[in-house]
Amino acid sequence: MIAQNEKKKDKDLTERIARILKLRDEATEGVDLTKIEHHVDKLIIDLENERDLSQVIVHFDMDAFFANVELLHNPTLKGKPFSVGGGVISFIAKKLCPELILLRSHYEWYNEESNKVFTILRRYDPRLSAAGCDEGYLNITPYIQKHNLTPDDAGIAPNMMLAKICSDKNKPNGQYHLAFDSKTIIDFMGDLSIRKVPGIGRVNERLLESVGVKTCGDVHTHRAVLYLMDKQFGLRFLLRTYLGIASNEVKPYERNERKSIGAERTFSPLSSTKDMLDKLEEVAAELESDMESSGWMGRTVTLKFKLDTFQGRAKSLNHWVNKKEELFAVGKELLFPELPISIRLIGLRVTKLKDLKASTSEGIKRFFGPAQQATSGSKRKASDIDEDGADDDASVDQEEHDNDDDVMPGFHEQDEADIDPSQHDADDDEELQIIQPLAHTRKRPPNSVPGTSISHPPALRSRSKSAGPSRSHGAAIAGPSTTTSTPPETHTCPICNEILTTNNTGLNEHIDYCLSRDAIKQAQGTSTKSNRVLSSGDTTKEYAMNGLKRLKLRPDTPVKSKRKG
DNA sequence: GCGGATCAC
DNA sequence: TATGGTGATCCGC
Repeated sequence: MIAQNEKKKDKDLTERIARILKLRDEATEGVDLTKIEHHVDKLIIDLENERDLSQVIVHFDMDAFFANVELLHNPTLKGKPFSVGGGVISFIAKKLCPELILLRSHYEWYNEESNKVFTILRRYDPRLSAAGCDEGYLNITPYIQKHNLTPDDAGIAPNMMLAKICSDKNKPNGQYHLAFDSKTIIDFMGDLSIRKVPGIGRVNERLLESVGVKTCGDVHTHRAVLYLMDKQFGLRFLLRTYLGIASNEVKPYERNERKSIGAERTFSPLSSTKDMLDKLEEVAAELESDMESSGWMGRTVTLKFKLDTFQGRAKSLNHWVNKKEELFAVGKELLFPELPISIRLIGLRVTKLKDLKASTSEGIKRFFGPAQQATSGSKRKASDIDEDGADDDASVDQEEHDNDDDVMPGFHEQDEADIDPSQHDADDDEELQIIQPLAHTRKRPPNSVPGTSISHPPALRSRSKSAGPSRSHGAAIAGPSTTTSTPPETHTCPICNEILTTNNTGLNEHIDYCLSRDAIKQAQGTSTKSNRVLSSGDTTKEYAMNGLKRLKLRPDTPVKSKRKG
């Protein structure tokens, strides 16, 4: 069933690629590509002239964030292998490491700690732009000016895209310094996989690959074709990528940028109307509470659901709502016509928002010139001249007491409670090292497993494939990263139960194999529905399949078109 | 403007 | 290589 979905998507993609290739052939037929290349080269010169190397942008990213927060709340976990959140990964990990402690997640905690860290980081740039609860961007140009530092002392890269790619390069816990120099940057981008570029996902990667573009450097090689297929690929975006040019405007998320608010739930497939309505009601209730606490109202309600097999669809109406009863009612209205269905996800989303907090008062959008001015200042009411120069930063919570519900994108359990430990400038003693705050507390838990025979197979072993880092929130395993190869021993593969005489490395290789697609397929075949030898069969299948398929297209997006409106 | 799809964290 | 939840954007009607 899931595989079917995969197959369909795969087929769609294949067709799409075929269309692209056909288009390409038609477009290039009898065309003088050299001429086009010259033309594109002129475009490149224009873009190059737009390059701005004047800003120093840092991208920060906290390692194994969820796991480290859990550690903070329960120090006895230190040194023990544990994972956060359920899922296939945890499931497999538990097999590999039976003493693995499975924790459930505590989003409120993560949000809380995240706020603390962000508050500290804002001392380096009050414009901090969060990209989730554990990462974000800072423009530290004013900071390093003030402290007479050069980009070399602290800098990462001249724009957000590069900063992110660089922070990815030496993770965890490392920085990569990219010289602020056009040629260096272009060389750097040259053999970087296009997939690393924010905005290029699996689908776009495939589509680009079909016309020969695998690295950012390939964009230049194939510029003529990309020019001819601008509509499909977005030439400008790709050229900027090739050049390593991107936005360097770091600014906090503002309420008025919000476009929608919603809630959804996933569950094991349901087909009874009552069950579905229960879920719908639950979602409606949650949405109401979210809209209430964050102060939004909307005109369009969209129902979203996902079938067993294929990805869901959505519909909408034109009402004006924010109350649970209305949400639920509209939801039902939208659901009924679809009825006999079986779903595994249901959700409601409201768009065309109206900001109930857009207080006429002072929504004040301040613009930060040469910064320095922490968010405080400006609003320091004229009324009382502060004599207490000392703690002149009630800033953080004072400011927009009601506006502080900005939540990190992708997060929703907001909470303010920013204790602001900053007291003063903070700059004094510490340099930028603290930019990896939590990394400190973690230092890789020493792995002194209680007397187990097998030293923990390093959490899901070597990334045998692309060193692709990839997030690992849900299942952050703060285990040891020991790779000590032990002398040959006997192990039982946790996946297939085969007995192996090998060391850790060999075991890991075997497990890799076990998880590989072919093995999965085989397992699938041997385990008939009624009688699954290992329940892992199903899950694992899904797991492996996902990695290998899927795709579609659509890059043109200008990395980030900030703009409100 | 809608519904579907892709992407990101 | 996951999963799940939230949100944005873009494309083709």
